[in-house]
Amino acid sequence: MQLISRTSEYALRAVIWLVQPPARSQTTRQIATGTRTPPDYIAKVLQSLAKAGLVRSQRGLGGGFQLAGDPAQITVLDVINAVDPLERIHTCPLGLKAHGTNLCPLHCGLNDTALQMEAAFAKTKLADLLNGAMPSIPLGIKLQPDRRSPVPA
Amino acid sequence: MQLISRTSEYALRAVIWLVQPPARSQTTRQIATGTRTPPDYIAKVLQSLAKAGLVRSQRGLGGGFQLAGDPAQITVLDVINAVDPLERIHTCPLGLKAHGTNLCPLHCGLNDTALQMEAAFAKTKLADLLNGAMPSIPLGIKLQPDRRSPVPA
DNA sequence: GCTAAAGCGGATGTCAATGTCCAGTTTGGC
DNA sequence: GCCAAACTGGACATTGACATCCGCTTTAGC
Repeated sequence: MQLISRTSEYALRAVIWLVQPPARSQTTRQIATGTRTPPDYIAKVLQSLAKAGLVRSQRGLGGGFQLAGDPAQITVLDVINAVDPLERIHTCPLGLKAHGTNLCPLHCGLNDTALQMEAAFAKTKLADLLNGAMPSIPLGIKLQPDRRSPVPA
Repeated sequence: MQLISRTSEYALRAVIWLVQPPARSQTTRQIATGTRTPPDYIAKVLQSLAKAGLVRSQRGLGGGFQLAGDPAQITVLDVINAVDPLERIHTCPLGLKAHGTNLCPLHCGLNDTALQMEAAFAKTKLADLLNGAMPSIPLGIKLQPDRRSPVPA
């Protein structure tokens, strides 16, 4: 069981990649290489992020993707919700009349846990994933914007 | 995105069903009907629970399943781990040498969240899902052990 | 010991998430 | 204006979780 879907994971890697300097427009291929994600799939994920307004896309020669907002504002939850929203439990999946609007203890508890998780994701801003509060370097480091410098294997 | 897999959900429903009085041996079919789970699938889930030692199975006429331990001891986490363990992140999925044993900030954070979730699940005992701390009745209520009394639709 | 009720386990089917492919559109540089 | 770089969107392929099927084994009751 995974905490988040692979799609969400890829989306997070992509936006973190875009947050890192130099904040130049990055092509799908650059992002795919830099984040080690399937190129043709990350393309789809980037579409979702663009539709959600988290990234801006630019077509044509010299185009690519850029973060659309402030890294200090955008949260991990924003990113996840853009590509694969985590579902809450609104009605008991058992469809019990007896439970009415309320949830049974089990699903009440599960829902609580989901809310906790959501809160944790909402608290973490993209910017938090950059600076030294954390032990290691975010992903790889993009060096020159044009120099092929994916990530040391 | 679901918090827990359907398999885990089914497993939880099953053990909760078994916790509820009367604590008589319940057949796969009784459990399936009572918890509204696919009969042939819950059978597999029950196998897993049995292998993990959470339930005892009895073959032959009059057989079925019973909870193997103390409802005040068994946790939601125990049940989940028996059928679909939630995975922790031990090494950065990017395979970055730069990160070594450490995780990058992203996966460090995700791992933290996973641990929180695990803690929440570990805190909840099966018995907690029964008594009145919660608003509504656990699942349905099993009335007579033999009387067909699944759950009011 | 025969029979029917019940769990056991392997083989197979289904479906949504993931991943790939390709033709179309936009756009900067010459 | 032409070309090549790049995103866009639809169609298709793959995979693993979920679900079903069926024959085998165990066991209580007669």
